Amino acid sequence: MFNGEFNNAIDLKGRASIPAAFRESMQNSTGDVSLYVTKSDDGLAAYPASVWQEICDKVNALPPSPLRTANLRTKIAPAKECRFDRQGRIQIPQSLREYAALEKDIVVVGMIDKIEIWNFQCHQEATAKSEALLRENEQIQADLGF
Amino acid sequence: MFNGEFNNAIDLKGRASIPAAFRESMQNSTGDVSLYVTKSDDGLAAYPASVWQEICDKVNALPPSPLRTANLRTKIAPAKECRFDRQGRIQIPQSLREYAALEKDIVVVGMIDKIEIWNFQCHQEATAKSEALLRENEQIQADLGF
DNA sequence: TATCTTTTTCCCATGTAGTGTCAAATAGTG
DNA sequence: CACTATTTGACACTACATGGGAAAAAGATA
Repeated sequence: MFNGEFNNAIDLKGRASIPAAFRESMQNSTGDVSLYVTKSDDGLAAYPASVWQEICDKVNALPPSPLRTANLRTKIAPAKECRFDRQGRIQIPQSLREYAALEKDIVVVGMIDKIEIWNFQCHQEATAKSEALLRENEQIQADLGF
Repeated sequence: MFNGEFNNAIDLKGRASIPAAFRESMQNSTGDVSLYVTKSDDGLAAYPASVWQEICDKVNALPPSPLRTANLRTKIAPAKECRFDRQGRIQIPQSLREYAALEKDIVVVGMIDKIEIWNFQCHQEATAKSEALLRENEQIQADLGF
């Protein structure tokens, strides 16, 4: 569904351009016209409406527990439905922009069934760390076929 | 019904801005024009009038017991009905403000059928703890679809 | 009860943030 | 190289959050 890495921008008012390819593939697969954006490890994650619905159902079905509460508090509650404007941008609310330190340069990454939105710098650092980890595990990488 | 996280303010007089989106969704669903605010684990919880009514009925229906008394004492008794002023704020009584240590920066969180009102700092700490818990359970998070 | 003080409520004013649209600029395609 | 699609910047306009002042209500003190 989603793949590719795009260096896009977010404007002064907090509108982030989402690659046309992503909008199209949503249109073609589920027909969703909005993304649910929420906090993720080191940035934001955006899910098509139908995918998000499934996640919510699963979290709701969890028995009352610290884990369920944690999911509600850090994932479900901060989530915001974002619709595309005519130029294919979504307005990302202030609280989420602050969380992910988004300003000006962002990276939008396709991750099969979800989209990641990163601060450009943070993405570079995370990528560098991942690359270092792979270098430490040459054998595994070879086994994987890389 | 309610979702999203908003970094708002409470002024010197104890007036807390409630996001317009929350007011609207109350208007659209039950038509309630006031919130019942009471103590909650780590802050305050606010319920639309109709939701609050149901809670009260259930607590009242409990057989006389320490649990019923505890609910009455810690949840029902401190509750205060708060109406919106023309700018969409509610006046939070001093006792509740003190309980939740509200001053200046607050976080208003939509939790489906209720609204949470936090001191900004407390919310950050609680969120950090929840995030740590989720990181310890990667497999479960993946199963949920995150 | 009368007076004073504090708290709450109402209303207006202001600055900031969000929304819709157009147009320029950039990147991608043949 | 020209053409098309996509992205981004700019602007005006609207909605929202928040601070202040004054009236009203509630509570305290004598």
